[in-house]
Amino acid sequence: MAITEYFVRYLQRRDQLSESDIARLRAIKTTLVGFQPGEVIVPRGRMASRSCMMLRGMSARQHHLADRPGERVITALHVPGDFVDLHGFVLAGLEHEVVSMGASEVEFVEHDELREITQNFPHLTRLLWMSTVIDAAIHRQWLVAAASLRSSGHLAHLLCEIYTRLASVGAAQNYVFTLPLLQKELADILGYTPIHINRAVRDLRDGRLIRWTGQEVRILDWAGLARIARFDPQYLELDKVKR
Amino acid sequence: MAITEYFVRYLQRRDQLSESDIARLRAIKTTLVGFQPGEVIVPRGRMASRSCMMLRGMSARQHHLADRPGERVITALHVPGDFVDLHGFVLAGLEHEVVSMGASEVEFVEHDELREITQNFPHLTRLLWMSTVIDAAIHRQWLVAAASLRSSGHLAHLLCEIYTRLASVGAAQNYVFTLPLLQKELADILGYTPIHINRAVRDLRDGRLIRWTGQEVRILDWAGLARIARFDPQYLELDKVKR
DNA sequence: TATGCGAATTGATGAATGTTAAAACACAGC
DNA sequence: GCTGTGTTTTAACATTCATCAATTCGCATA
Repeated sequence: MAITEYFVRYLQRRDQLSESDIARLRAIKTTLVGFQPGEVIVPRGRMASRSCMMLRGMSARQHHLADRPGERVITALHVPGDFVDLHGFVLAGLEHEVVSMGASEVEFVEHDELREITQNFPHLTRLLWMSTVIDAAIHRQWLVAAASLRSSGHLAHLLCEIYTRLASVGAAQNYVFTLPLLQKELADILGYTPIHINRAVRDLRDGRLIRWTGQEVRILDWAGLARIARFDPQYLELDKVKR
Repeated sequence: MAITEYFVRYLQRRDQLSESDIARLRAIKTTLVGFQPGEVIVPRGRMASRSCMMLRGMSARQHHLADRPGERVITALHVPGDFVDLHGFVLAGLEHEVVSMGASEVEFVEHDELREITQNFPHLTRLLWMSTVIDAAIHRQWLVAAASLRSSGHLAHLLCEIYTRLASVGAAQNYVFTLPLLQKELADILGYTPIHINRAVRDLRDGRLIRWTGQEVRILDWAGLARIARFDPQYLELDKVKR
């Protein structure tokens, strides 16, 4: 199969792609695989021979705590269009694992093909590189949020970011999106207990900022939510710039 | 000037460099600049035309909070051998700024030269890419620490990491190192108040884990410090692997 | 030696978050 | 319709961390 159009859109939001760049992207051969909730998509440890990008649903990077079996910390969420583990292409092995949040579909790309691209398509290479550096910028923003926001603002920041990322590739609109996460999983992402996540959700509801039924989140007051989250999408690099 | 040997060591710790790779690295032209404590090394916003690497001292990525002037969050620390803002090479502009922690010296490299490398040295390009991806792995580890450790363990984690990174390029040994940071600055890094940092420092001292006089930190009990920090250096990718 | 200033330290109190327990709710299978 | 299971929600209490205030320390310099 060919790569998902989501990833092409991800790049086109950020730079002008030449005809040959697009042709090379579309020529990438991929293998489509579906995953059940909680299934491991990329195992930790060993050096991989392929990387994957999200097609449908979400996935997360999860770290296990050596001395506290059963506990985990989630350090990243991935949505359609994300090239999830390009990291594995340049690292010796991941110190964490990528798991499916809810049911998901993923496309795998062989490293051999990526290596060929790094040898013959310097501009595309810089764009792949860019996508890993944007992931790092997202990590930094999560660090800022963790250090400077209280729980409801912190949760609001996550919701603003997820909606913005989904909308940027056309996977959400009108301030409504599907969030395939339990409160327990939000707790693992934001570093709180599930009980406290529940309090934060209630605060946002009581403030008429969101409506949240089942997996459907509806943002009622974007400006208000962004304000308490101190959300500024600049770090997502959504501007079309020559790179 | 030529690039610092620290950066060559940074790469050689992690991969075998060919003769031509090393020759190309050593041929990179750099401009050495010294900075006073707190001085801005890389401003935020505009697209830069050069990137820098640490030669002496430390620098930090600092984010300002829009609605709280004077406050900042630090999301990364850089030590000798770090290629600090390769990010700026593939991003449209930084959403934060890089400042000097204490006095420091930095070497600037023109982006034109990096671009030439990405066109003719694919292996070196992957290694540069790798260094930005290791920065991302460090961000993730900071997220794990923030989410799962209490203040003294969190501080211990930072000390373990800084020592390991300094020692890996030969800038520290025997569990002693210089930390050019005030407690106020540690507070901005770890997301606590300076008062709370002080209590965390006292806890580590009382536990006979460290001695800390002025800017000199001496780790008295590495195993104990690493245990409460849950520190495992795997994420720093210090193994020599074919990449 | 005396003075001043920024940093480190300590104390007291309040707010945010964690912990434990239990109740309410949703939904699948019987 | 009933039961069982997992998630969400609420409540009561404990711990961690923030805030405000003051004191001590280190060090430069008058």
